[in-house]
Amino acid sequence: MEDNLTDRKKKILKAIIKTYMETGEPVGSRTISKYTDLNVSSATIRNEMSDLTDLGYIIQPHTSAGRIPSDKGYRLYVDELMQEKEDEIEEIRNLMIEKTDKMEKVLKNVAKVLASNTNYATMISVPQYSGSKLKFIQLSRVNELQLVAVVVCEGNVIRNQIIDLDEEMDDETILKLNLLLNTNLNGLPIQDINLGMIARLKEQAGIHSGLVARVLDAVAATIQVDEDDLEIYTSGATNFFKYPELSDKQRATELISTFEEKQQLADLVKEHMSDSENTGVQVYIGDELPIPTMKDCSVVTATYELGEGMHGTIGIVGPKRMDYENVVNNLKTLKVELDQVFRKNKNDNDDSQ
Amino acid sequence: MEDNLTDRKKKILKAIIKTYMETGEPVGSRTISKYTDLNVSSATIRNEMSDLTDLGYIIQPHTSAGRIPSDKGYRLYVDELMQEKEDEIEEIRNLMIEKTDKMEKVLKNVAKVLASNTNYATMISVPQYSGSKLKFIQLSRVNELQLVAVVVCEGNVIRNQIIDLDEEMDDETILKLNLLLNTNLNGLPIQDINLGMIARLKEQAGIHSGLVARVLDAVAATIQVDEDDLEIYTSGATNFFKYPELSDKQRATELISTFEEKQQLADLVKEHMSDSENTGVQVYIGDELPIPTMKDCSVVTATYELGEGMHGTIGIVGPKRMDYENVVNNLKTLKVELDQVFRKNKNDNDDSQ
DNA sequence: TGTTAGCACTCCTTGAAATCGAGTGCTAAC
DNA sequence: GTTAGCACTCGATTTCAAGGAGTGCTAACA
Repeated sequence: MEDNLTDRKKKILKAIIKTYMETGEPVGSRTISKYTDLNVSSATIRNEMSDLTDLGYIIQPHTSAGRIPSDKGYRLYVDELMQEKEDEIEEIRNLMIEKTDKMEKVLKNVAKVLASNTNYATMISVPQYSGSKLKFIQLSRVNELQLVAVVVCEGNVIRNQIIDLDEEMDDETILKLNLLLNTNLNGLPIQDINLGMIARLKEQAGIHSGLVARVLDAVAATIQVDEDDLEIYTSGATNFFKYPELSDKQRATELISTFEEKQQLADLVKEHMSDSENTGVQVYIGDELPIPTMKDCSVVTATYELGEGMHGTIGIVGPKRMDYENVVNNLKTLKVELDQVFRKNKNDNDDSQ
Repeated sequence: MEDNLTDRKKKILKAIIKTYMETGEPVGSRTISKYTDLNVSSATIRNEMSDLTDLGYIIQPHTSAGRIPSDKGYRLYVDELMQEKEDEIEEIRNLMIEKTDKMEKVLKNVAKVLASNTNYATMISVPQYSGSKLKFIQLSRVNELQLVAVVVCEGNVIRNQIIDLDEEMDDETILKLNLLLNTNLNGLPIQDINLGMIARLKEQAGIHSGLVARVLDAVAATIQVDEDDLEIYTSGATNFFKYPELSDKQRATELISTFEEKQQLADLVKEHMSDSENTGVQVYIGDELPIPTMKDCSVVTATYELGEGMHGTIGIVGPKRMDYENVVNNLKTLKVELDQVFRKNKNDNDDSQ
């Protein structure tokens, strides 16, 4: 991309984008001429705007309308023109401080507060425990024909499952199995616990019966629980209605459906997580997004880290004319807050999910 | 309510409602005159419609429009005029048969299929275990300073929690506590396990240390996990857009927000569950609903039973002119299907939630 | 050479007026 | 009790003119 814009052109582009963010309507030369401190006439602005149009930074919806920023224009804005703004996100901080015991509730609340703060739709993914290691595993007898398998991973994520038996299993066998499982599996990253390893365990167990084999399979299933479909909480989907360019029936339906289904959001988050080694804040504008429904939107995402390899993603979805400065700053602050909260609560109660 | 309508009036009312269900627009006398097999002229219909208007069964939006059903009209339709229709809900049956391992997924799928079948918004509550009894409880050591408490209830619901310790707890104490907990609590309905009972346990334990007391409190918290906020899955919220009378920006925003927030839906479900001892299908029309946002909607709910005191609620939310016959029949069939599926899978894996 | 005023032109928006048409209520006849 | 006929109502749709914001171009100016 050539970036040989004069300072004045940049100033004008920035003014156009900021004005368009507020009004949502094409902005004309006269408005800019008054808005900026450039002290040039509207005619001069017109000439400059004509250039900017040719360069592809702004677009003219129709002959006699003002200009609106193009994706390229937004991109330049986000990459260069936007200035860091320190604003306080007191509300989120307060929300965090009030002791919320369940991660699920914290996440839902974060999404909610963020949505009402920004007036955009928000999403937050439940942190994944990539590379998390197995910490403790235990089989216990519930009654004659039922066992319960409990698996605790790093980050205190608990998974469990009831295992139904065809025939009774004696205490000694259960004890042996527990010993076997713990000595062999503890400390291993959960994704390393695969079928081959289970097969070896079965051999080691001596497979007195199909029963033991079946229990081991069930334990493996408990450990391997749906590693790849990650849960996402959303909020503020109806905020799309606040932006005329997104609120016609067609678009709104598609967008809100996307938010309701969540599958596509999950895909986006996955892509985001694998894409960027940098865990910073990322901005996707219009067609840069893999979701066609969102071609008229921008998405700002941030990865939050919880230590021990756990990390999740927060995202904000709004119109292209979203207030990037505010959103980016919100997310940056939030990243830090979330980090602290979870570190503090790290050893508190988690629920498996 | 007087119910001295002539047969012809009933037929006409029914015809008006059915036509209005399809079109969503006020229906005039001529339409009815052609639609029905009464072989009377539109003028006659007009006279009858005039009567029905006086009686409050139908409403005239403005002087020169056709008529639309009133809440009272719908109520009569649902209570008397609607005929049972046996239609196949093959899709749901298929969905059920394909082995879905997780209750969560089954429920989400049910909501989804139902929404796409009916073209209305749907909700389904995760079954509650009212009166469910404690089946098994166990404390295990994860490491020096962490225990995990596992509680299994009837219906194979598992709850668990990590308990952090200030100081190490020896194996013997853990063993004692397990014995104490199981002998005293097994078989008890979970809502009977209250603070008083825990206090008595503490006494029995002899309280060597504050440590034991704290662990017991944590166990109690694990058992008592948020009994009162029930989880709800929704689908098809964007279906509201399909009905012009609900799809103006104001109303759609409110309705979809209600579906996104879910709190009000949960309240409605709770009310429904406590209200009706009859576990059948129930219809709420317009102002009969406790949610003001939904005054232009109707809601059809059904309770599904899973045995052992577990039950949940399915609901369909649509315009007042919803196709009650189809919806009611869908729900009735679904009730049976759900029942069977869960009974079959009853001993399969459940997740705590 | 860059800036500015002026002007014709485009095209969307707004609002008023005209038209349309579905539906009604009433009356008179069957 | 039913029906045909007719005047009337009133929202919806269409049409048309006026208004206005904004542009591009040209010519003059510093």
